[in-house]
Amino acid sequence: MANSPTGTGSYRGPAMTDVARLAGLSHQTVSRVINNHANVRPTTRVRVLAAIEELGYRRNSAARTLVTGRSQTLGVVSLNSTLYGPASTLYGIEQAALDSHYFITVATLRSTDRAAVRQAIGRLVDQGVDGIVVIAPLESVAQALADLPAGLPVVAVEGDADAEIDTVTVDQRAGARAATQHLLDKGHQTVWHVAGPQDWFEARHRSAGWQTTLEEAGAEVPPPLSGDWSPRSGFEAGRVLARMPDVTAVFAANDSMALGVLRALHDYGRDVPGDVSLIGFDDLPEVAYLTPRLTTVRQDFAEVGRRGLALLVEQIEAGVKDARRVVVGTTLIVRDSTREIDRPVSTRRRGPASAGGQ
Amino acid sequence: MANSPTGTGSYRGPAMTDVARLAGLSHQTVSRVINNHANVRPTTRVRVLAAIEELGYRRNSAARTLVTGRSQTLGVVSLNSTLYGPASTLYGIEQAALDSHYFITVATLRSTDRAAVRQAIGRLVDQGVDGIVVIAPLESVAQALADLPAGLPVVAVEGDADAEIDTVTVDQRAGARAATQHLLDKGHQTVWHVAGPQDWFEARHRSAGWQTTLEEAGAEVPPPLSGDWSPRSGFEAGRVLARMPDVTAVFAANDSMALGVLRALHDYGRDVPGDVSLIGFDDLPEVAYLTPRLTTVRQDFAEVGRRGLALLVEQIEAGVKDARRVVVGTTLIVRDSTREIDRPVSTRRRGPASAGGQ
DNA sequence: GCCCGCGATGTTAGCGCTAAGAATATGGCG
DNA sequence: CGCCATATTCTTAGCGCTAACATCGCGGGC
Repeated sequence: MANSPTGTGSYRGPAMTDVARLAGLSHQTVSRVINNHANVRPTTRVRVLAAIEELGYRRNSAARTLVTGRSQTLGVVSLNSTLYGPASTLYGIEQAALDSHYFITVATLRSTDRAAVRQAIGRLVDQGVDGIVVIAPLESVAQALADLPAGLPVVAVEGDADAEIDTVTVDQRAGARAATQHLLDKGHQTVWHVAGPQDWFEARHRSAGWQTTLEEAGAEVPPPLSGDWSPRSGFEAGRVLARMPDVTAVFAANDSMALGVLRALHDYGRDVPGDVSLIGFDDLPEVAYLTPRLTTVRQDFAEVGRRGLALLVEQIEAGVKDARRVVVGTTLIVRDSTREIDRPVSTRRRGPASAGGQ
Repeated sequence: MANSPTGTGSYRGPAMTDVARLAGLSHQTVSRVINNHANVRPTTRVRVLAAIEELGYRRNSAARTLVTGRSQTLGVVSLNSTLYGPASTLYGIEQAALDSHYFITVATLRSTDRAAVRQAIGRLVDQGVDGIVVIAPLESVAQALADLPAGLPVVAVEGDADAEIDTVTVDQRAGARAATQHLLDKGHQTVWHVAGPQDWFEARHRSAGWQTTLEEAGAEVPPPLSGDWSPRSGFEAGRVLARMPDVTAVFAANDSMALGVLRALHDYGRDVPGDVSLIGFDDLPEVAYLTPRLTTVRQDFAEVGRRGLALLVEQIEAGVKDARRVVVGTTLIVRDSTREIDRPVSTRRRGPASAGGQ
């Protein structure tokens, strides 16, 4: 046995030739067995397998990559894997990668500027990935996808559906419409909006969905308040809203901000849903247990990740490359934070100055 | 089937010899420049750099790995990167890896049994990682670390501090003690506990910290209720607690469960903190905006990840390997969900609590 | 001035693997 | 029994890089 652990990591295990020697064959035959090639006599296969087993042989992937030009590794560029969305998406990607026999290398962005994105992609390319999934929910990240190394399979996820590459997005607009319409259906004159940071596509699309729904219903479009996804920013926005007596319905662009809004409304003595109906977005596991249980729009991040990876693998293995788009839907989850407006007609009539009839 | 050498993937960029030819030098000199070796004339260096630039040359990492035996890639075995803890830890690991010029390959576990862990590690080893960080908060995952490929640098994180390998843990016991003591200091006779799943180290240690604190204070140790980290399980436990009038203080093993407990208490008309004081663990970004703002114990997951990676890199680069342990502390964050007990238990009456307010 | 010493560069040998084609067995048939 | 087709195995070339050693040129010590 040449198996002497040196201890300092620079130990190299048995190579294919070692297996071949033990089995009394050439290394090429060993390779054939490992790669399931045809034309290997059953008895030979068994001999090779036994030798592999005995030596504890494992194929050296660097050598394989060097000659095949394929690393079986995919890169993922992610903004900040702590947020619920990106983390869940990453999870979906990983699961799908496992099924497709690919490894996942993650490159987390330090900042969101174009240079940082290019650098991250560069790192991934240097490492030899076969393709990249970019979680690109930000304008700036998506823009950096304009100039990519030619011939590099790339899929953008949670990004802009207008890009020139394969894309998987969630139908934010439809989700926002459903949320807004839900509130309108409950008899609210209009719906106020706590928007997410507008350099995020999700935020923009949710805002747009909210606005068009209002417009189509002939409802007044109040000025949106701006947040940064954090509960704190929702709280700030909520403090403003709480002081405006004519606010009866609020659509927060995500659950975390909704939580902050809820808190602020409570602080000002405005009951949810008694005085104000509130709806969020995301369906964080926690919000079903808030008081009141939060009505929200669920989006399946993991599915986005899975679909994104599927697209990428297709690109790599079948050579498809034609800016396909996959859109994943949302589900309105109605809970206790939204309610029919049940106050006297006077409120309806008088509402905000110059409220248009519906 | 899909061997279209047209464009995708199979394109190979310029190699070192191409650069050398353009610069009128040998490939070895190019290698010297790239690896910052000494004894290269400045003018030569410039020439090489220019040639690299012109050709857009990028070093082939597979070839480099093949010859050096180092992939500059580290593996991370993670349970489920959707949970706040693991996700944050992963983030810390990634950030630290970036600083140390390593790549991170993630292997997410499908199930938590020993076989799955070994398989994940095997995959990582096959891929040629230089070392592995295992996020091992579960008994079963930690056990699988007993039989590792010899000579493979490994660090366990969020696991058992008794293992024979380098370990980074959070001082769960101290955190739980602080939480329990905080409640005791507020005058509560004893503290009830909603425990996490006991196959998690964190859960066990928190339970142990809670219990010993109670014992040392001479307080009664009520039977702990069991949860599974989810808000739902906290809710179930809360429903039990809510019906017991003598419960005045509850320590939930994490914030999500605390949220469920809070909800259940509310449903039964028990005010927090008026009737019951409640404390959680983790300090999720959201809980500072609950009503009431949740008192909790903060743990710095990202720091755990960073420290874990640092240990691993040391193992790899300096050959250290002696079961070191790093323990990261916790911080008690006192907010509004805990309060002095201000009424004798015996004379207290149940009822909808509208006395609290602010 | 000759050779030594040393800085700067070139040459050679693999790392472990796969792909191609060569070489050798095996078997059926005239 | 010889011959060819086919099945099976072996040999030969690299993939692109780094490490080790070889080579070259130049200035200084004597």
